[in-house]
Amino acid sequence: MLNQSTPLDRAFQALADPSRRAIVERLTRGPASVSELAKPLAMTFPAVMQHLAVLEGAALVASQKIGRVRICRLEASTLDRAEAWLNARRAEWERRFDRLGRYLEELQKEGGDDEARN
Amino acid sequence: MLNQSTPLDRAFQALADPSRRAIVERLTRGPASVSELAKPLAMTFPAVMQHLAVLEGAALVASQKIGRVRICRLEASTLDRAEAWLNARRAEWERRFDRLGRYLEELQKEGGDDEARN
DNA sequence: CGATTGGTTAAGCATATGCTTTTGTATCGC
DNA sequence: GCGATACAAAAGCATATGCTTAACCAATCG
Repeated sequence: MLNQSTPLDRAFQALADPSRRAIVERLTRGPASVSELAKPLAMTFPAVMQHLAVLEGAALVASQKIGRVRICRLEASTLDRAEAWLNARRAEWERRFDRLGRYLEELQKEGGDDEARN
Repeated sequence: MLNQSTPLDRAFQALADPSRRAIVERLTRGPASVSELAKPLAMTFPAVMQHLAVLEGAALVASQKIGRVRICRLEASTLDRAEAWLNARRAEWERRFDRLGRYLEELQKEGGDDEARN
C-alpha cells in the first residue's frame, strides 16, 4: 500500500466521498468560504477542513485566505481530467462494439447465403 | 465512517486504484479470465481477486464461471453513470461561465457608456 | 489415476481514512 | 482592547483498505 498515488488516483479517491462531492457540487455554482461549505454538512468544522484538504490534495479545489476567511473555488481542469479518463474508456468500449457490429453484419450476410441454400 | 455507501461512492472508490483502473482498461477491449487480468499486475493472485471483488461490488465488472475459468466483462453502464456525474458538474460550471460572460458583456456596454461620458 | 491449472477462502498485518474533541490563533466589529 | 468569528493544528480512535501467506477445492490433462 506504499503511497505513491497519481493525480487520477487522488481525484477519484476524493470524489468517492459524498460529502466531498457535495462540496464540489456547491463549488460549481461559484466560490465559497469554508464555513459556507460546512453549513449543509452534518459534521464538525474540522472534519470539513479535512475533506477540503483531500480535495486540495487532489487539485480539485484551490483556495486563498482573505483576512480570516478562506475562499475556495473549483479547479475544473482536474474534474475534466477525470472525465477524460472515463471518456477514453467509453470510446474504446464503443469502438469495440462497432467492430462487433461490423462482424455481426458480416455474419448476417454470410448467414443470408446459408439461408438461401436451405 | 459507518459504511452506507451509494453506487457512485463505490464506483469512484473502485476507480481510485491504478490496478483496478488497469483492469477496467483491459476489459474495455473485451472479456477476460481472472488469470488473464492478473498477468500484467505485480501482485499475488488473491490480491487481484480482491480488486475484482471491489469492482464487482461497484458494479463496474460482472463475471460468470465457465468450467474452472471465471470470465469477467465490463459493466459499461456504471462507468457511464460516473461520467454522467462529472458531466453534470461541468455543465453547471459552464452555465456559470455563460452567466459570467453575459454579465461581463453587460458591464462592457455600460462601461462603454461611462467612457463616452468621459 | 495423479498432477496441474484456475480459482477460492481465511487469517494476519501495516497503513490509510473519517471522524471526534481539544486547544490554539489571527482578524473583525464595537 | 475585548469578545465573537473563522479557521487551524493536533491527538485519539474505530473502521476500512491493500496487501501477504497458507491452505483448499474442483475441473482438466496426460
